[in-house]
Formats: sequence, C-alpha cells, structure tokens
Amino acid sequence: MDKNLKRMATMQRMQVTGLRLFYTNGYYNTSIDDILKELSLSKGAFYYHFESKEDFFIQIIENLLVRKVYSMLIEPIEGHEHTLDLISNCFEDALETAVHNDLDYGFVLNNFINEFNGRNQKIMKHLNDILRVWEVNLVSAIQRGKFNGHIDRHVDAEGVAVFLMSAYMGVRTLMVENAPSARKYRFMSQLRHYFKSLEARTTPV
Amino acid sequence: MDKNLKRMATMQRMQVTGLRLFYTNGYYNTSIDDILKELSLSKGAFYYHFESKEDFFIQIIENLLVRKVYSMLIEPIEGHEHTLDLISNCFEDALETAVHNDLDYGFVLNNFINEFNGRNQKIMKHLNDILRVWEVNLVSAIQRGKFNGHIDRHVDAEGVAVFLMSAYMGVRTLMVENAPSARKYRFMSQLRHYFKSLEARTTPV
DNA sequence: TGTTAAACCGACCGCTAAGTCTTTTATGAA
DNA sequence: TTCATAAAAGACTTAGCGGTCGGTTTAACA
Repeated sequence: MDKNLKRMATMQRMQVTGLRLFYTNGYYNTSIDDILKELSLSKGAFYYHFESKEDFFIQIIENLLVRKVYSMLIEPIEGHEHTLDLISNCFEDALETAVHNDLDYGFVLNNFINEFNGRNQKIMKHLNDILRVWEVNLVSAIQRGKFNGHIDRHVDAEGVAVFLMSAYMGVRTLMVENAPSARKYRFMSQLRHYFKSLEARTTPV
Repeated sequence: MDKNLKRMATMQRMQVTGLRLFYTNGYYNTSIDDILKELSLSKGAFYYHFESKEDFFIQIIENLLVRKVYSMLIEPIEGHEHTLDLISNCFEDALETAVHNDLDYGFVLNNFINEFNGRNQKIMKHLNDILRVWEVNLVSAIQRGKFNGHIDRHVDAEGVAVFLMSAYMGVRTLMVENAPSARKYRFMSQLRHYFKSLEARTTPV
C-alpha cells in the first residue's frame, strides 16, 4: 500500500474511534489507551501521528465533526423550497435518528461545548466556529423564506435562528434517557405551531 | 459552638465550594483536594463527613441543586396571575442573571446531565428527578392558564412544557461565550412571539 | 481539671493517564 | 537484496487522583 495512504488510513481509524469514544464517555474520561486498545495500536503509533491529545481532538473536529454537523443540520436546509418545511423536516430527521440510536448521548456539539467551556479556550474556539456556521446558514435560510414570501417579512431572522438553535440543542439533551420518542413528538408539534406563527399572512407569490 | 452546628457548618462549606468548583470545572475535572485546598481542610475532614466523592455530590444535589432550580425556575411560576407572563418573567430573570454573571458556564442542571449521562446512572437518576419536577410544575402552570382562560384550551400542556424546557436549556448553553446579552434579547422576543400564539382568542374571564 | 469522642490532619497506597524514548518491524526505491 | 526511513511497539516517567489510616487537636461535660 502507498505509504501516504497507509498513514491516512491509520489516522482516520484513530479519529473515527476517538470521536465515538469522546462522544460516548467525554473527552476527559476517555484515555488515549482506550482508543488504542480498540484498534490494537500502541502509544508509539499515536504519538507518531499526533502531537498531543488536544491536537488529536482538534483534528477530529476539523475532519469529522464539521462535516457531521454540516450534513445533518446545514445541507438539508439549503434548498429553495418552503424554508420552514425544510427546517422542520431537517429537525424531524435529526431527532428521529437520535430516537433510534440506542447509544444516543445528546447533540454532539452541545456536549463538547459543555465539557470544554471555560476549560479549554482553544478547543472552544473551534466548536464556536461550527455553531456560527450553523447560525449563519439558518439566518440566510430564513431570509430566503422572507424573500420568497413564505415567511412574514416582519420576522427577525437572527432571533428565529437563536430560538431554533436553542430549542434543538435543548431537546436533544432532554431526549436522552427520558421518553425520547414522546418528547420528540411533542417538541415537533410545538415547533410546527411556532412556525405557523411565522408564516406570511398573504399567500406566497 | 455546638458540635452538631459545627458539623453542619463544615459540611455546608464543603458542599457550597464543591458545587461551585464542580459547576466551573466539571465533576471529573475537580479533585477533592481542589475543594479542600480552598477551604484549608484536609482529606481526613472530608472522609470523616462523606463516604465518597459520589456520595458528596449526591448530597450537593439534594441540599443545594434542588433548591436552586426550585427557587429560580419553579417557585416564580407558581402564582395565579397570567401564566405565560409568569413564565416569561421567570425566564427573563434567569437569563438576565446569567448575562451578568462573568462566571457563567451554562445551566447547571444541563451541564451535569451532559457530564453524567451514560456514565453514572445513580447520579443521573437524581438529576432526572429535578427535571421531572420542573416539567410537572410547568405542565400544571399551563393547565392553570387554560383553566383561567388565558391560554387557548386546545394547547397541549405537555408539549409546551417540553418545548420550553428545551428552549431554555439550549439558550443557556448558547449564551455562554458568544454575545449572551444579544442572544438573550433575541431569544426572549421569540419566546413572547411563541407565547402570543398560545393565548386564548377570546378575552379571559 | 481530666476524660472522651468528635473533628481534623496528612502521609501513604494503588491506580490511571499523558507523554517520552528507545527499540523493532514493515515497506518501497535502488 | 540492501538500505533508508516510515510506522509501530511498549516499557518507562511523572503527575495527579480517590481513598485509607493511625495519629493529633479541640471542645463539651462530668
């Protein structure tokens, strides 16, 4: 195998396993050895490829987490159909995935923000960047909806974005452990109710 | 000083400092020695009063956390005035407190749930109990509002409660680090907008 | 004032974790 | 086949943690 390919493959394997364990047990509660044990690799292999545990995690964020959030929460609302439907379906899908995941520990980004907040400024910066991208995309989606005439033109796009992000992050935590399916259903009902109040009164053009 | 009083005083000091450090740095990132150092106490004193770190934390939950959540989020909505106004003011106050707290690390209950979820079933049970109390009180407040004629009788009280809890938990995380004041304002605007859509169409009796 | 038990001290133990360093193995180019 | 080097091994260092335990101080009370 090409050396560079082998290098990439090993690093990728480490990162994928690392993300899963960090998500499941928390960053500080997961040791490098835990990750290496699953892969039958050694300390030497790890520190050959990565500078430190922190560097390792930042690479995970850049390589895996960004894409994950993007594909689950941003890309699905980029279309040009009815914006509120797009967001509604996007949330519905994301929550449904969580419901069916026995190993669900909440919204990955939310969990890491909680863990690193006030403890590691460097990592927080990377996580906040992802949040900001999400926010920007939500805002422009809503503005698109206003432009298309689906959303009332008096609606505050930034406000709605903050409200949506809050609600989503919160419900993901709330769904962990206690009646995820019922809570998802109730949450989505109220979300749609809220969305109804944002719709333009007149028929869209 | 009475021995029993002294005992209580020491335990109280440990718990108060413990909660602050656990909240600030996380449970697993705070060592017993960190807490004892601040109080100029020794390991011996700690293990004389508490069985273990876990037992210590559970007592903190029971003695401090429950009351804290109760006084901030439950007691303020127990009145008999317009329910949605009560909740709105309650959230406003809680968020305003957070804005003015330089050492804000998010909603304390949310943070601990994230940290212990899937890692410590025993502690999670205690945390979930608090959530459930909050939920029950929100539901009954909303039902009271329906009964009083302020809230539309078609409104799903359980659904609104889940939605409110989600939104609050989420916005507290979102407010950490990034423009807390602006986000609070936007959040509250949308919350009031949402509340408007829950009001009874006819004038209340 | 002397007794007694509660309250507290702090050295110590066993363990785990991040990171280092020397050695070994695998691989591709010559 | 040889050789240089990438990749990986794994023993070791250092630090910090939860928890133990024998000893010391303190204060209420007879």
